[in-house]
Amino acid sequence: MQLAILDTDSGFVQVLINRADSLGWQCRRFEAPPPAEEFAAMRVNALVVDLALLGPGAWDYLQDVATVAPGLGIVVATGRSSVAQRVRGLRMGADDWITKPCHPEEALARVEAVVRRRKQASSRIDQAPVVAAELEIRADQFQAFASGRSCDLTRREFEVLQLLAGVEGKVLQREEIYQQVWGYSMAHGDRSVDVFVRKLRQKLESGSPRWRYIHTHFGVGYRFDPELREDAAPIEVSDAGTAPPATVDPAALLR
Amino acid sequence: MQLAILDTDSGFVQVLINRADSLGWQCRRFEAPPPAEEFAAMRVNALVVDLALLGPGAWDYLQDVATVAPGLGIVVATGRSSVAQRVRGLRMGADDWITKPCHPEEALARVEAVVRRRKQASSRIDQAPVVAAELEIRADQFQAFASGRSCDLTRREFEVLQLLAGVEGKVLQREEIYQQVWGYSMAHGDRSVDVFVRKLRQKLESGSPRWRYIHTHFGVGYRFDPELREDAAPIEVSDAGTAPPATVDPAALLR
DNA sequence: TGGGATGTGAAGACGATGTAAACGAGCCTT
DNA sequence: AAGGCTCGTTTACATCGTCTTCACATCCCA
Repeated sequence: MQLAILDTDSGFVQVLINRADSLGWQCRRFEAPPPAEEFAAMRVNALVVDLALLGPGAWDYLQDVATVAPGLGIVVATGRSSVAQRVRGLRMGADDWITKPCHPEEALARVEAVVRRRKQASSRIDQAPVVAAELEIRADQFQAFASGRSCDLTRREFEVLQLLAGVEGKVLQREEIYQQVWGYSMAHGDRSVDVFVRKLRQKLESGSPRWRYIHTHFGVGYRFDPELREDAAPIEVSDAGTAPPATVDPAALLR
Repeated sequence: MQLAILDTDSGFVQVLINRADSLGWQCRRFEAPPPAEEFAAMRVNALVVDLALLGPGAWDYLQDVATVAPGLGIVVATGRSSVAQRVRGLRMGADDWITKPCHPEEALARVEAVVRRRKQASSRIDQAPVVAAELEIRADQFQAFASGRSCDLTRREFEVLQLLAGVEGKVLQREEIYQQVWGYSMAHGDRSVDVFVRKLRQKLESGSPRWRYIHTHFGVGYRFDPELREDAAPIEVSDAGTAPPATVDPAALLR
């Protein structure tokens, strides 16, 4: 469990960190707001933030963080606050709102509830099937094997493959893939996902030429689904009384 | 948004329901705890519950519900409560804990936050495929299947179909369709919707010839409603290549 | 029967994707 | 510390599919 705390109230923060430490959580403390993207890059699970210290730009900042790091649990902790403020904060992307002073145990319990809620849903994604066609995906090795031979995937390549294979048959949008693997929102025009899919296809094909694993859904994203290639394998086939005009039927369902 | 409320505090409940109604949420009210499984069966998104009225078995009940309906957002609302109680409740599966009296707006904002976070990750997981006659519309694949075979719909085509099928039986005006799918207002004279309906009909018919799915309402718009074709072309005419535009007659029985 | 609405087909513009290569940051070896 | 490596990112260009638009045919309603 990784926790970020953005607050200048040293008393509150200290108590919180002590308690979190004893639970085995890792804490990172900020006294001034870092760029919103930083939370995403840090891979923390949750953020406890006192909006008061952010001043006038607090709402924008809150929204920024919630947008850039959609996987981040956000717990706002403030002194006095109005109902309208709390409603606004919760609508804007905060997952919980607590009022100081409060018992650190409760604060952490609420952080835990927020993170649990999120993990619960995403845990179903991570469970990858181990084998698909000639492919074997081994999470313990961060590697995929084609017919027993390693595909030499890099870490990112493996993560993309694991994600896609973990929801076999479902189309994942680039943005989803990026958020899951990279941990934060994709910048406009970023082609990283495409490039990694290409590398993946290349490596998978060289190890398992008879199968196609990753399919493109134009305008949407990619889908993992092992499919036997039917393409011209029999090259030297002499026509000699063969029935080559097999290419007629597909026209029926085409166009 | 479907909300269940388990509480006997009629004042609180009434205000909550009024506010929720005005947001367009559907509410279901309980004064006594139903079997935990019922919440799962009801397909509600969230449950607001006052533990006080559950008496001694409250904790067990809470845990039951959290276990049986893992997709349910649980917001506990009580009068006075101790830190230890709140911590226990949150650890046990509650997603949030609010103290009465509280502003209904805040209560609903918290419910919203809970459900939002939950949906975010699981949105694309539990989308039940929609089936209509020989058609199966799978949101997770951005694709429709006729008798198991993909119709090769493009993204826009799929979105139009999904929209129409989602309000099955209801006539949608072109302007409505355009705004929903394209996201902005249709320019005067734009025929895009018509063209897409045509492509859809074409692809659907080639995969499921015996059914008509999209009906035209002259001067109004389009309606999705699977209907068995009666013409059935009792023709012994061998199709001999592609059937010529024999699709003339069905127009007669249009509605 | 006429005029507007809708069906149908084709073609070009546009955006999305495939592909390859260059770049730079981090790491290991020397 | 310099050099060579791997990997991730970015850029550029080629290619391809899709969407829009237009023209014309056909149909419906007044």
